[in-house]
Amino acid sequence: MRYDPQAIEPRWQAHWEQHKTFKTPGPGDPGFDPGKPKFYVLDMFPYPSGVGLHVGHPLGYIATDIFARYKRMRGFNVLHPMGFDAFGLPAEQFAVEHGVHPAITTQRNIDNMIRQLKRIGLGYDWDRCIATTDPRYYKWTQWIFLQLYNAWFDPAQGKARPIAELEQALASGQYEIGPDGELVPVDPAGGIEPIVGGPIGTRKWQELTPDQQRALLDEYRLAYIDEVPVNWCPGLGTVLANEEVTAEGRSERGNFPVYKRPLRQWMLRITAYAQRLLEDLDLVDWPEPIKLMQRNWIGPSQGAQVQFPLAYGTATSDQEVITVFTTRPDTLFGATYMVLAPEHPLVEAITTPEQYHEVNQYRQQAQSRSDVDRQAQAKAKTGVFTGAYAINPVNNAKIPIWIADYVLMGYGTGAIMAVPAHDERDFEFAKQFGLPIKAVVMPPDSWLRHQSEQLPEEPGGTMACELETIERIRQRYLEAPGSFPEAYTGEGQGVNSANEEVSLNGLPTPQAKQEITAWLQRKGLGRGTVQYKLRDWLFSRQRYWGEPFPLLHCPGGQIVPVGEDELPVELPPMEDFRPAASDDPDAPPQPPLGRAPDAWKYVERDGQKCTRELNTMPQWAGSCWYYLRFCDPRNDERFVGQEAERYWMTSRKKDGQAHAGGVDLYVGGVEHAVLHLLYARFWHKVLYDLGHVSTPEPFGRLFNQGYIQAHAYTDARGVYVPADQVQQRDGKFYYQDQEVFEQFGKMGKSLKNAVAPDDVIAQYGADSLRLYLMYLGPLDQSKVWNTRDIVGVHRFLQRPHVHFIQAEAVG
RNA sequence: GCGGCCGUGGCGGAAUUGGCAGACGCGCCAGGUUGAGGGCCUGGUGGGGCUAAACACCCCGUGGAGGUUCGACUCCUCUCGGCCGCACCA
Repeated sequence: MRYDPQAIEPRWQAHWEQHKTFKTPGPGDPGFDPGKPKFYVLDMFPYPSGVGLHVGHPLGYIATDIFARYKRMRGFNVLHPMGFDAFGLPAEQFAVEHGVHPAITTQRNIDNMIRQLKRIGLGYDWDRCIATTDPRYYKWTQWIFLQLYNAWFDPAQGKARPIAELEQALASGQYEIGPDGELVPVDPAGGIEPIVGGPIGTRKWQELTPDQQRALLDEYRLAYIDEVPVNWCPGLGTVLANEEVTAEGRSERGNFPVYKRPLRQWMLRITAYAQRLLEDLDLVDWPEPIKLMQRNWIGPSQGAQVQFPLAYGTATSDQEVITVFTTRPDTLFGATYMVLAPEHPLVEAITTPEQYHEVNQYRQQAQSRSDVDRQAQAKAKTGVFTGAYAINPVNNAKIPIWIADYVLMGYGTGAIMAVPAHDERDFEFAKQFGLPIKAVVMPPDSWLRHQSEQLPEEPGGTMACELETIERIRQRYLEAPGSFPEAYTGEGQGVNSANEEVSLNGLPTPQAKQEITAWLQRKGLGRGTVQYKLRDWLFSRQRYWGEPFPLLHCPGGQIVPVGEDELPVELPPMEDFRPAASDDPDAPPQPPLGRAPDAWKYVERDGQKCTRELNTMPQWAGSCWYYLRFCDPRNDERFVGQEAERYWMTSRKKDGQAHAGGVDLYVGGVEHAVLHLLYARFWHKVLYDLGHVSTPEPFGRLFNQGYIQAHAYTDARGVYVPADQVQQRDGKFYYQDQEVFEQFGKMGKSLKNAVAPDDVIAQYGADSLRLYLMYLGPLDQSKVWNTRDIVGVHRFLQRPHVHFIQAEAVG
């Protein structure tokens, strides 16, 4: 009998639908069998786009579907859900373009994609379907935000704790407060390490005014407001994430200019978790390249913080030191000048009147330049002398302080000690501005020889070079390292590095680092630290189509969280939800919610008229915890029921040991290797610390499906031509003697609609699509899916305009 | 620039303690089969040499060059090419 997909597939799909064939019982549900082991297979849920699914979606979804079915047949109770990540700018933009409210277009898109997914015949439990835009869902996104807001990170315990516990500890005198708001434990035996240099003038909690107390607590919350440089796009009326800004410094959408500008924004203190996010990668079964990408993103560097006192005469009223971070404390004796980032807060205070004008001009120029510009001009070092001097603490040398934009405010302390002999950037800068270069590490002979060969010949003649002994080269290096073509940045033996108390001379670099760090620590001048590249997470957007913050701004600048019983804070219905666009880079951001009805915007609290927070959360928010909601998607009492969470999110490995992560298999594209996966891990760890979830990690095993790459050709009009009739000559491509152009890209970019799953299904049936995608390549070496037994799929490759050449698994 | 992944037939891809390279499949070729529309069955299929043809036999072959080894797709060094991530991170 012939297989007629048009007749057979809809019939069965209707049967599955009616009988809820794929319904998965959880704890407490009828039909739940507690004796069955559980298995949680999760897809990265899609964004409900107006064009529907592209072939990249079924590629991954079919793979997990097969795996879920396999596990089911092996006797597991398999959770295999699907939902929609539906907030975000594209939906808003789509809505603006079509003049329809995003809630309507989003729902329409979701319905369409559900139709397509059902048509493929995927075995999802549709009763568990969720959308991040559903108030019943984002009620709990807001609730989790409040958990973050009401928590602080206790470095002594290395975990988040309720902010009330900090308040209690302060009130009971466990901590006093340092000049910069740092917590100084009263009992030095336990708790937080005091700041470098020891406490100066600490205050007690009771000595603070209520406003100061509140401000202090706010500084420790995991969600806090800060003034940070952001990508401000007045043309779109919103701040943008770095990913939404093109290499040319314009917005990806609309191509408007983007400016770096400090704005008061909500931030999440992900940096507090840097170490744990790094260490716990060892607990999960993920592809090594992905772990590596996360490690690089977090970017730990071993080094030391060192304090440089300002030289006599330039000291300011309250600041006497500049703190720097360095990975090479062993080169401290070679620090011949310092550089501050142009935005560094100390610049204002230390700049001498003579230099003021020049410094100011440079700062303004640096501010107007975008990051991209700064990078584009990276080759040429620029900078200005402040007129001020600092003292190198190891040898009391008076060294000049400069500002330059090659020092970034966002990394370390925003200030560096410059060791031109042993750092490429400092070397270049010193040469450009004629600053002294002092060698304090002796490079190996091979390096010296190689470098001296590249030197211009001395007037003495060529023979001198050949006869030059290694001793002579060494001598020359000590006298004038600046005459060598490059800085020596490797390891070597310390030279020229001694004072009355400590000597690094003759020590190899690793020992020298230890020695000098210990000395600095003894003298209270510094200490060893680990510096991370990871920055705190910019969490607010000036958009309409996102989760509103559950916060009120009350008179006197006080921020009051909305009560849990008042959640969700629903988005107000609005006619005009467009962002406020402007041509003026200095125009203040005007979140669309600013135009919301007064009845929504203003809230009475304790007899005061308070204003709701008008920003919304970024698109990442909803996807940070959706895997938890799938365990118990209709619960209106908790973000996830405790029993359901424990059942689905606690995994056992084969050896019976508890697994670090609850989702047993998570499949999706590499494009989420860093941000989504890092953000979700961060939220999960906070929830873990606060006792709301049972595992330290959300995703035990991760698999990246890789990209489908499509190879197609178009003629000059952009019309596709048959790929198999294209000929290549002299690096160009021809079809019927007309030159054609190669279109090569990932699905999801230019070719994402070249093959719509709908078309394939309409023509050949869902069954074919599954075979077809499997034909493209196995996702894994697993025996569950392989290409061996698939027959007859080649027909699909004969589709006239596109020819897929590969789909490969990453890792 | 730094870091990572990867180069095997016309194609997708097999081949791990280093042991018959190209499993399995697609495509192609030959033959068979009343077989209606996503056909089915059998055989062949890396390149070259020898041969009228076949059997058999020989040589070469995993991007390139070298090395280790009785033996290398596999290990080492260098090199070329592709893909990905980061990028003035002190």
